[in-house]
Amino acid sequence: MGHASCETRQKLIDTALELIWKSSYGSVSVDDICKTADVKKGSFYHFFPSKVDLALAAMEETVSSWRVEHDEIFSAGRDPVERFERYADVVYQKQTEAAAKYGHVCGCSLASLAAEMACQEDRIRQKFDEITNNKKRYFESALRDMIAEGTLPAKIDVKAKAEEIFSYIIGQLMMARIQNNLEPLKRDLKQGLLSLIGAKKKTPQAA
Amino acid sequence: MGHASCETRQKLIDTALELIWKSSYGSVSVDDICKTADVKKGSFYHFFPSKVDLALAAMEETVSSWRVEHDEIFSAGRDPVERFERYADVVYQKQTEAAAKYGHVCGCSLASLAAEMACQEDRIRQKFDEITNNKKRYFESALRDMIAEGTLPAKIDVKAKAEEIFSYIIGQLMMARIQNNLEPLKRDLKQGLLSLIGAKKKTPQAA
DNA sequence: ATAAATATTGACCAACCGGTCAATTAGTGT
DNA sequence: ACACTAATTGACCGGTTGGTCAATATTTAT
Repeated sequence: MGHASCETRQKLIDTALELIWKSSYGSVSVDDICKTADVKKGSFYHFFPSKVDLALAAMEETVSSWRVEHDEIFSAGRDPVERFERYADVVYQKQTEAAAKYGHVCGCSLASLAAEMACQEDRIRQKFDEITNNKKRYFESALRDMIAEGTLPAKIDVKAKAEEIFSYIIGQLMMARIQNNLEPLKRDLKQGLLSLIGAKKKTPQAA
Repeated sequence: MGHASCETRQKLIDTALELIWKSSYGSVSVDDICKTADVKKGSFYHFFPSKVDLALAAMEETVSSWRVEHDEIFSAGRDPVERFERYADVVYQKQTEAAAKYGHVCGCSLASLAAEMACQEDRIRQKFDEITNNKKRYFESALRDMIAEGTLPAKIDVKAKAEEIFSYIIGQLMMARIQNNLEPLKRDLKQGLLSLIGAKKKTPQAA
C-alpha cells in the first residue's frame, strides 16, 4: 500500500519541530516546512489535514522523545531532591545543545508554541494541558516522597507546589529564550527550584 | 500643521495592544489593526515605518501606563515583603479584568510578544530586556531593604534572586494564559513568591 | 497478474500579506 | 491671505499564505 513512507510524515514532523522552535509558529509557513523537508505540498496535505495538525503531531513527537530520559531522571530509586537537581542539569544541558545547534537560545518549544497559539487554537492549548498534567505527576510524586522522608512538612499542598515548580521552570526557559542568554538558567534554575521546594536538609542519621 | 491628531497614532497603538494581547503578533495583520482602529493603511505607514515599529511603540506604551502604579506598589515606604504581596494581588487583579474583557486569560502581553519574536526581531528582544532590567531594579531594591531589615541573609545574591522572582512571575502568567485559568495564579503566585524569597518572619520586637 | 489502497506530484487558487505612493485635505505660523 | 507642513485617503503592488485537486506512481494483499 505504499506505507513504506511513514518517513515522509516523520521528516515533516522533525522539520516543523526545528523550524518552529527556531522562530515561531506564525513565522514558519507550510511552504517553508515543505521546502526544508524536501516534500511537496501535496504530500504534506496527504498526511496532515492542516498546519495546526502538524503542530499537534510535533508536540506529541516532542514529548514522546523525552519519555525514557524523563523516567530515568525521576526514577523512584533516586533521592527526590536529586531528581529535581538532575532535571535542572539536563534542562540546562539540552538548552546548551540547542543553542549551539540553532544559533540562539530556544527555550521550551512546547511552551512557546502553546503561548503563541493558546488564544487561537484550542486543540494546541488542550494538548499542552495534557502534557503538563502528565509532567506534574513526576513532580508530585517526588514531593510526596520527600514528605514520606520527612524533609517536607506533610501539610504542604503537593499539587500547588508542583504547579509552582512547573511555572518557575517555564518562566526560566522563556526568559532564557527572550534574553538569548543561558547564564541565568545555569546560575538560578537549580537554586530557585530548591528555594521553591523549601526542603529541610536531610538529617544525617545514617552510618 | 495638522498635528491635532496624535490621536490617530494613539488609537493605532491602543488597538495593536489589544489585538496582539488577545491573540499574537503573527496572527494580527496590519489590515486588522487598521480596520479595528478605523484608520486607513496609508495613515498607519505615515506614523510607523513598519509593523514591528508599531509593536515597539505598543511595548513602550504598556510600560509607561504601568509606571505610576508600579512606583506606588514598590514604594520604599512600604514593608518590602508587602511590596511583593501587593504586587501579586495587583497582577492577579489585572489578569481578572483582562480575562473578563477579552474572554480569556491573556497573561503578560510583553512577555508573550517577546517570546514570539525574540528569535526574529532583535529590537523587540532588546526592548523587552530594557523593560526587564528596569523592573528587576524594583525587586532588587526590595530585597536589599529586607537584608537591611535582617529578614534576609546578607550573603544572598540580590541580582540572582531578583531574576528568579521575575522568571517565576513570567512563568505563572504564561501558564495562566496557556491554561486559560486564573485559579493557579490566585492560589500560587503570592505563596510561590514568598517561598522563593525565603524571608524569615520579622522578629516582632516592636511595642 | 491484478485490483485496491496509499503516496507523490505539480499546477492551481482566492485571499491576504506588509508596504508604497501620488494626490488631496486640513491645520498652523506669519 | 498665503505658504508650509503634517495628516488623510484609496488605489495599487508583487509576493506569500494555507489549502485543493486530478493525475500519476508505488506498494501491498490476494
